[in-house]
Amino acid sequence: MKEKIYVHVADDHKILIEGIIAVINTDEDIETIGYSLTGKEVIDWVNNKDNKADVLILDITMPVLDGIEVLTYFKERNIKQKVIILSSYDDVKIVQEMLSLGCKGYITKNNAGEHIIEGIKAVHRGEQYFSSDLHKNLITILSGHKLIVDGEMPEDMLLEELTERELKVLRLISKEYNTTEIADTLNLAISTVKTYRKSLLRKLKVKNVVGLVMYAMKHKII
Amino acid sequence: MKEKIYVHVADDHKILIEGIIAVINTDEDIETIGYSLTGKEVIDWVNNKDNKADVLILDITMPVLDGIEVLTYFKERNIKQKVIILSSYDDVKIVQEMLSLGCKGYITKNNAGEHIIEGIKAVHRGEQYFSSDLHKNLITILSGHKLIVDGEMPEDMLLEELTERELKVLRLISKEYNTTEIADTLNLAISTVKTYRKSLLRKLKVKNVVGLVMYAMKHKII
DNA sequence: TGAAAATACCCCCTTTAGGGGGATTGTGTA
DNA sequence: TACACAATCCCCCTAAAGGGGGTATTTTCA
Repeated sequence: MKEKIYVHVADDHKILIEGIIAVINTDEDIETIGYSLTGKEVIDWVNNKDNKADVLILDITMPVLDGIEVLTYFKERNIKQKVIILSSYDDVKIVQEMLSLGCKGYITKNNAGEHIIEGIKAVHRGEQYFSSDLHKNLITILSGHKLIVDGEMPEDMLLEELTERELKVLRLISKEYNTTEIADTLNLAISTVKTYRKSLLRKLKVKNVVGLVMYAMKHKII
Repeated sequence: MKEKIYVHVADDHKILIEGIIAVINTDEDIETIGYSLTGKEVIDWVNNKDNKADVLILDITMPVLDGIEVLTYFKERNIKQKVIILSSYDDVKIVQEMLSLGCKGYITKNNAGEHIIEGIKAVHRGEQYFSSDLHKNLITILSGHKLIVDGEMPEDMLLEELTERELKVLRLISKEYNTTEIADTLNLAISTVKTYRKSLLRKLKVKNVVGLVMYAMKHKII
């Protein structure tokens, strides 16, 4: 007798959760057990000993705590449940960030329901799973297997990684904070924050704070 | 014998469409007939004489043609089908714009499936329908019925309209142009562009250019 | 263990943004 | 016709952003 795979779904749009559950439950090997509407609910759920879910379907954009913060929490505590990111974005930077935070699968919302079922089964078997619409080369490169198959990456897609501090500064910039306010918030000297602002402009290859905010919005850093 | 209400769903995320259809089909008075993944598909569908849908569920953010453009098309051609916007945004400005373009209902994605069914039935009866999470006063005011029921609007929700010139400047700001470059592009004096920048900050009640860009992104001005 | 990267701070300097006024034209409309 | 308002330009001034260097400590990781 085959054991069922138990799945928990987290997304801030309830209608989407209902859809995912409807799709997932068409497969007899998989069963959904509960859902979360915010990142905080996910954390509460994972800290509940009775939770017996094997796989978590996680949206990136959620109120209270977003998917990135949830994944970070998982990574810090070595939580065993496999996570599949279900996202609107097929952006390299985001996929990369999610992978580095330990997610096992990445499916775009454009992909039909069948892929979710495939994905759940794959990560449950211990494999990695990615939507077919995420470019194949990209995946092999990002996964750390250096098997470039048939071409180089477009140069402008590979921006330098931002450090923790730079990300924090970028998030505060996006909240309309000026340098002084950021320094106060992070308990840093104004000169230090200025340094981070300059490295952000350099790394993201943008002209000014407008470019920074656009980057932050596009990449869901805020 | 009661006639069924036929519904067409448009959203760029197929998984969400599947969810909506699953939810809608639980009601025996409503039946879904087809879906669209882009605004262009919606236009094609509406131009097909065989289409017998009564209600269109329309997402705002879609590739090729977005919900705003679809609604504009509908308005220009006096198309009879009732439109319900299904959106992530509960932003006043957006709701207002959609209403002015003739949509009959507005439901946020945070709202559970039951509301969609309610909404479909309401607009089919010729009523307007709005998610309960959209503030009631807001709705009566925005709909043009000047019946303020129990209080004034929160002041900061009603932002001043931007003029043509201000919008042009805002769009260029969002392209990382500085004041001098904007002046050159629009053939204006630097002082003039400065004036527009100041009025943008004042009208949108934001602190700096970051707030302007955030506004522009949220309101799909860029 | 040793080099690289991240973190944190400093200097000097120029350009840009933003706050607070004011003025002139033209157009539409109550 | 009087008034509102959009569009255009001007002044003065301060605050903030950004460009280009530099240094010292700690952390990370091959």
